[in-house]
Amino acid sequence: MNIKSVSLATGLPAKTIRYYEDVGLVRPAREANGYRVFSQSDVHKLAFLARARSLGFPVESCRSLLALYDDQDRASGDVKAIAQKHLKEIDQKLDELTAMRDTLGVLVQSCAGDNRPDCPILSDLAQEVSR
Amino acid sequence: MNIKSVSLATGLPAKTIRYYEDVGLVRPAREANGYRVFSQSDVHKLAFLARARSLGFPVESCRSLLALYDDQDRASGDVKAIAQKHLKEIDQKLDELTAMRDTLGVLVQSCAGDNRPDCPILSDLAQEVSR
DNA sequence: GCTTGACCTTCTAGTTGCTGGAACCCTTAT
DNA sequence: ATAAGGGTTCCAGCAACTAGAAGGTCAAGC
Repeated sequence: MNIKSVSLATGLPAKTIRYYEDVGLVRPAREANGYRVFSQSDVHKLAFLARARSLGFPVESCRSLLALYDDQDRASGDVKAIAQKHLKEIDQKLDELTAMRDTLGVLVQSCAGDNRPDCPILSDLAQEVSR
Repeated sequence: MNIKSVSLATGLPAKTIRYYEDVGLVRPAREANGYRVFSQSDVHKLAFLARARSLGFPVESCRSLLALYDDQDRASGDVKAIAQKHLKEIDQKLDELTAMRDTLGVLVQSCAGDNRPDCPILSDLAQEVSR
């Protein structure tokens, strides 16, 4: 399988697949002409990566997850630890974003959005007290 | 005021303040020895930036917001448009993260997290159907 | 006068995870 | 012969800083 087919099969851009090879997540073989050849196992790994990335796992965590997947003697606790850490980070991000959303939502609501210069959004940013 | 005092006053790291100068968001004067001198107006701008950044506005939006703040003839509609665009992006991010959180939460729940290799998290990532 | 320590300066490079583009090679069909 | 549609490498850039190196400045204390 060449890179284009793998791209279609996994939904990953060819550039991204090359990048994953660069950072050592996959090691496709090469044809005589230098073209990459992907085995079924390579494709499977890339699909794994695509799924893990879509759940927001950092690339380095993906590397660990892939290693655990390959290791028949793994402990599921190690996998769970990685996932929990990631979950915690997502929750933190969600909290931050929710706080931003709330503040911003109120500000946007309170702004007339017309031709006049008066603007509660700017007043907030400039930390002008009361209105 | 030198950079350290401004850092303390605004909560922005000195490095960040220098970076904001680099990209033209502030233009502090210089003393004879080359040290930056920040006026009250500079400090105010930096506080504005700190607040805007804390609400997640991209630096380029901060630049626009600052320009609008300085412009007495602004239309609040222009400010509101920037804020609404940002709000929309936050909402999108929130949706993505919430979806991740939901999936990941279920997976983490269902993983025993013990010494055995069996792991629904990995099964999901490997797209093995039905656990 | 000299040293120490806390400031300040600039510059380069690294972070994350790709993505765009240039320059060039290979293969097949017309 | 050439054009289309693959493939390759390598370099640069994105956002918004941050770390670190190398070095200048200044006030205080001995």
